[in-house]
Amino acid sequence: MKAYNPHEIEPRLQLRWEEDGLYAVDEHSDKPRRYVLEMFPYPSGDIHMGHVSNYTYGDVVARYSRMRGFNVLHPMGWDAFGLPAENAAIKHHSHPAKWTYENIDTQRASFKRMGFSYDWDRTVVACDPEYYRWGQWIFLELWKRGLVERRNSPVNWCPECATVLANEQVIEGRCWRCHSEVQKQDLTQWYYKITDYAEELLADLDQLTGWPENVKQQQANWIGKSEGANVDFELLSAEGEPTGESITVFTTRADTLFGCSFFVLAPEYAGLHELVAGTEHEAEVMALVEAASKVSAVERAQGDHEKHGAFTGRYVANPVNGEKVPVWVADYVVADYGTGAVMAVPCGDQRDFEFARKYGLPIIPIILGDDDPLFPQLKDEQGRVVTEVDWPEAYAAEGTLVQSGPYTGMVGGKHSPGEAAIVEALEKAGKGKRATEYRLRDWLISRQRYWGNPIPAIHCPACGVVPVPEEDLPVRLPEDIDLAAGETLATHAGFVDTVCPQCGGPAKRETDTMDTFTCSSWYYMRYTDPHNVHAPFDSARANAWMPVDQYIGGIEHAILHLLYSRFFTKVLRDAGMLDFDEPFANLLCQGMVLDANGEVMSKSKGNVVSPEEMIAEYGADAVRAAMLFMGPPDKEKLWNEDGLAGMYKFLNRVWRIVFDLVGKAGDETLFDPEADAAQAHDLAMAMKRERHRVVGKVTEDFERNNFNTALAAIMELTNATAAFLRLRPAEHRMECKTGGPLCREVAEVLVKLLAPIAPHFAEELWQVALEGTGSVHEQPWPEFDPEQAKADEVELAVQLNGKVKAKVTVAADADEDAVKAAAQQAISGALEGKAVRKVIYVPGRLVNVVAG
RNA sequence: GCCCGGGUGGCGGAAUGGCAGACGCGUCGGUCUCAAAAACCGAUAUCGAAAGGUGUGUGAGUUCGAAUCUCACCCCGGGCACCA
Repeated sequence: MKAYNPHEIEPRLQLRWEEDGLYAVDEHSDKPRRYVLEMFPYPSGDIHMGHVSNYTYGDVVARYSRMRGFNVLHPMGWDAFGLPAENAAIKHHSHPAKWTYENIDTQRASFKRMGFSYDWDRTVVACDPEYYRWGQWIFLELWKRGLVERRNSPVNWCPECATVLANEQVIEGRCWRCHSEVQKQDLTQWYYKITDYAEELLADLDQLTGWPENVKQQQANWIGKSEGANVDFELLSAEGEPTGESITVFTTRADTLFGCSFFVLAPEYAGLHELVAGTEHEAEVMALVEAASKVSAVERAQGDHEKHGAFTGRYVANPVNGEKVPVWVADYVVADYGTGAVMAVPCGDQRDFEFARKYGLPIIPIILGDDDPLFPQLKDEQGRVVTEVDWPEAYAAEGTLVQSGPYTGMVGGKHSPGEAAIVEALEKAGKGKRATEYRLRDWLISRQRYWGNPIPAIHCPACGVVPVPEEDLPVRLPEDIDLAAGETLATHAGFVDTVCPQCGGPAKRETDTMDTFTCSSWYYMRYTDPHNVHAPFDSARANAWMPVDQYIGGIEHAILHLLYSRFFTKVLRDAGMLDFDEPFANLLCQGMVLDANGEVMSKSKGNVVSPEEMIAEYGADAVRAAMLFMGPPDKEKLWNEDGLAGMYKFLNRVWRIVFDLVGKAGDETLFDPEADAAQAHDLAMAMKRERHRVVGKVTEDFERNNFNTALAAIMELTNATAAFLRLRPAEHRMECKTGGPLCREVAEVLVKLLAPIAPHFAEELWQVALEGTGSVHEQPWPEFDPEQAKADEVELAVQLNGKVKAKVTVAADADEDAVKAAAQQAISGALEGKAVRKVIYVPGRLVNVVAG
């Protein structure tokens, strides 16, 4: 028997598999298809343990699926545009492409060294013009469909990255990439109108039964649907006379309109200056506007929310009772949600309450909880309105409406009868309308950076902004650019100067590039048809492969990438290119790989574990298996090398056992010359049962991505096999020597079960120990018979009043009465003097005798 | 504040109404060896000499039976957050 040597086996088999094209997809196969995909990596350098974990999960699913008879698409590519490449280029006076492609080469080599079964012929690289060309094509398609907009509005600007960011890329007021404080600026930028799909993006989460609940929850939160009403408040003149103009607010609590004691505009509210221009209030209001604009996003996100406001001197009329309501401006109103104006009801909203207290505005109680001490006083209309209450905070829950005219006594709250009644009345009076608002904002896709996909648009002094004609795609990034010298697309004359495709006059190219997330929003579609030169992909091919059957990636993309991809899928479906609604049928979000102390691995902490070093010591198969065994894939994993060493020992053990089972272990085999034949027979039978039980268990576990327990079950089969081999007497030893059927069968099962996990190890055993034909990775998955997993006899626990008191062994097919009698016999001592009231029998498990 | 996870030996974890701690790591003891390593065997929740207790964050409840279901509370992690 040769020794297990991963360092010799692994590179040799990797080369062989590649030469044989073992993982190339056959488009013409009539097998059922399965699309297994891991999120493509950013080529930031060499791979880290997080990559090892993510891509190992995917490889196990892909290899298992092939053995189950599927035609598997399992591709790999790179999300290759982005800022780190540009920064590296500036630092080293080179070009981002150089850094990017070098890193891609490094990562590709590492992936190959891990033995991942990709079809390398389908590789997609986002910065390749043959790919980004179609990203531009999709941009034009969205433009045609009215989903591209260029508009001026306050945007998030990262000074460090020198570019604007999408809403989703601002985390607690900071840039998602460099963590700098984000600034608000008014800029004209390009948007994808993802809000047009807000309702469907929310509603279709229900279809995603194969997604983790927390990811769906996060997306639902982010979309943030609120149902309420738009209510018009008529603006009064400075003298208090009706003007005929009105200001609309969005509210989910129209039921509280009688408690509206003031009205608030956001500092950025469009018509604000007009209202105060030339009045005594102008200075104070504009000072507040100025101060609000200086508050950074970080302060907004983390501050103590001290509210500031100023009175505008103007009033509006409350549409339900005509009351004159003062109009304030305050920094707690969000400008780009709803209408940028709110009606303030301090008794029912904590923010309004705090503001009212600070500025001495009235708090009118109009909704009370049933146990509120004010209740007896306010229960019936008293003819007077109480405005002085001594509450510690607002009452935001459901309650009974009081002091609310005809609605007094009704139940108020979100989606309450009171709310419905008031909205209905407002609609009849033409003063309000049902409305739905979403927290989701449009996707700002333009970036002021070089290393991205150029936006295919041209600015013509005569024709305005015009799309680049489809036949002129791609708009290529110029290669002769000196980023280190401060050159940008905007200063690159050869890029900027062009002619207008409409009038032929001189024009300028758009110099912004697209957010890198536009590249990752459709790459999985390109994999189905990666070499297409006429379209981003062929619809028939995409529809045949998609949706992705199993998608695997990090939880950090719960909102960004996954939401954008769902949006793209729906748009391209509406464009007639796809016939499904959702891109990813099943999603596995892997947990982070941390160090042994539960700390995030980072260069600054010096606790980074290098996959290369681990492979160099134990081989890729042991690294893969150790990662899988560490715990459930969606939980955090604490990497420790002892587990890896243990896995290496386990592989060595299986190696010897498999050779031994087929009689090739040589004379060093252990066996007991004095073993008892009957005992050896029992162990052989136990091994046979385990062979069936474990195949069943591993199959079930792989179907549910429970890789850790699958491996534990394989270890159990290994243990049963080792027990048999150790105690076998001479004749069983001969059975192995002559390739006896049971030993041979168990050896094959072990090798096949391990094939998805430790592919090189299994392949070498398949070919050398088992002398199998072809590759183990093309073998069918082992069958199992649940009947053969059953033992003749079972041991049952016997409980007295729920406590285990004894064990009995009975025939598996013994009848219930006999089992119950045997059980009572077994605990007769403890039963003494007690009356048996009830006996519960759970076949195969226990008997519980209830007595007292 | 709102929403979502989670709390089990020395450690990673298993068990989703039926014998808690599978499987592995670690530790201890043994075989082999001049010795060590490797390999192999055995032990390993806890109190107790044993019999027998106790034990899945805390407290209550449902049930013949609860880590698992229900309610309340404590703690840890994640997401969103002045979104009306």
